[in-house]
Amino acid sequence: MTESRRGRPSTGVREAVLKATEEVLGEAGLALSTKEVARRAGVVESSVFYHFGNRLGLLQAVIGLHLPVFADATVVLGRTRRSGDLTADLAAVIGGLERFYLRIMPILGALQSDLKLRELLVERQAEVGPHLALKPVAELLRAEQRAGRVRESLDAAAGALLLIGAGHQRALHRYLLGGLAEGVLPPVESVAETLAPAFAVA
Amino acid sequence: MTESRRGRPSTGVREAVLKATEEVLGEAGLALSTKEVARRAGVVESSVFYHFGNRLGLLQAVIGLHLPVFADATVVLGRTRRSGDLTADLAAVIGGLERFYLRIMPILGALQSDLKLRELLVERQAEVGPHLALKPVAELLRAEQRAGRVRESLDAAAGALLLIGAGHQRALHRYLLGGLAEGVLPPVESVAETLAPAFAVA
DNA sequence: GTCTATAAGTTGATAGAC
DNA sequence: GTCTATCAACTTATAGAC
Repeated sequence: MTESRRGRPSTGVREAVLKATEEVLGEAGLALSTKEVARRAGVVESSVFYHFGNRLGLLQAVIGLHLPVFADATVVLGRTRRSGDLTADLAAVIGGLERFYLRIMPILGALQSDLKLRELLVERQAEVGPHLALKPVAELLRAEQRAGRVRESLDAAAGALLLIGAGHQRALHRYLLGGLAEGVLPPVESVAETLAPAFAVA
Repeated sequence: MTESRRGRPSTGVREAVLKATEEVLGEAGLALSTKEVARRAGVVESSVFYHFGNRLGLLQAVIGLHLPVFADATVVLGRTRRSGDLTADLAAVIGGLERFYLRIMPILGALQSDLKLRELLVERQAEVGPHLALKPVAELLRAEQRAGRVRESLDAAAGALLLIGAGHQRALHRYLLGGLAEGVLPPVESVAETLAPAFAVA
């Protein structure tokens, strides 16, 4: 719909390949092969090389697709309307972060598992990277502080780390353990309730 | 030193292979190959197969070497003497967890990046797995509660998740960004100070 | 832009000598 | 237990036709 009419019309191969890559990345991790990706995308392997140059280029492309989103936790968080009840609001934020991290878990895993990919991340760390999520969450907290719903003396960055840590931790264990995680993990509500006194106005 | 004199004397190949595997795992992640491992261990490739059967067996062996340690966060935490100052103690615990997670990051990354490895984890989840770290930390909190240094009403499991989440989060970003992380991450002390009101006795 | 064909190398794994 | 030798399958990547 938003496609330009100029240039060669896209045949959707690029998109299909990217989608397939994400799929495979979620299953095989970095054991991902261009052949398998091509097979899933219903495309011939050389098309992958045509579009992305080489295997690392393909990996970069999928990661690049997601990394900006890392910085956009506000998309998730901003939409959630504050109820005024601190515990409920904290639970909503943690829950939002949890869903966000669950979605990008394969990409995060790949980043963790490959030296070359990590080097790439360090190179471009100003623009992209999971650490950028810290900023919008801290910003959200500062807004709440201005509204008088969170204590003035709170270190917004540290508060953000705690919220992100909790959300990510829950996401990680759910990703690793699947359905079994529910039996081991404390529920979001408990975590929010536990954290609330640290955020509450004196 | 602790070797038994019975049976064939170990020639250290097994140990060398395991060590090399960890090394490679930290760099290449799951792109780890038996050939490369053998080369680093200074051993012939077929020895790897002799000892571990196949590639997955090798991966299992290194992971199995570390997973029990996941449950043993107390080794780190128990050694740290409580100062009586809640913020300082929380900082020590988070710092300990951070160092622990930094050490096992490659293994955690591998776990995250491979479907087969995750299935294995689910299978053996009662004995091994990162979620087991939750228990000793919660236990530590309960001990502090009994000693009257942490509020009675605190949900120990939720508190543990927050501490672990904070430590893991800091470790993850340091692992991904290297030295650059210091500029982005709030220091442990700030995090501990922020979290303290949630743990303090009324 | 997508295809076929193929090069050149690496992979996990086994058999059998010592 | 460790070695040499070897295998088929698979890997990334390229050239060139359409």
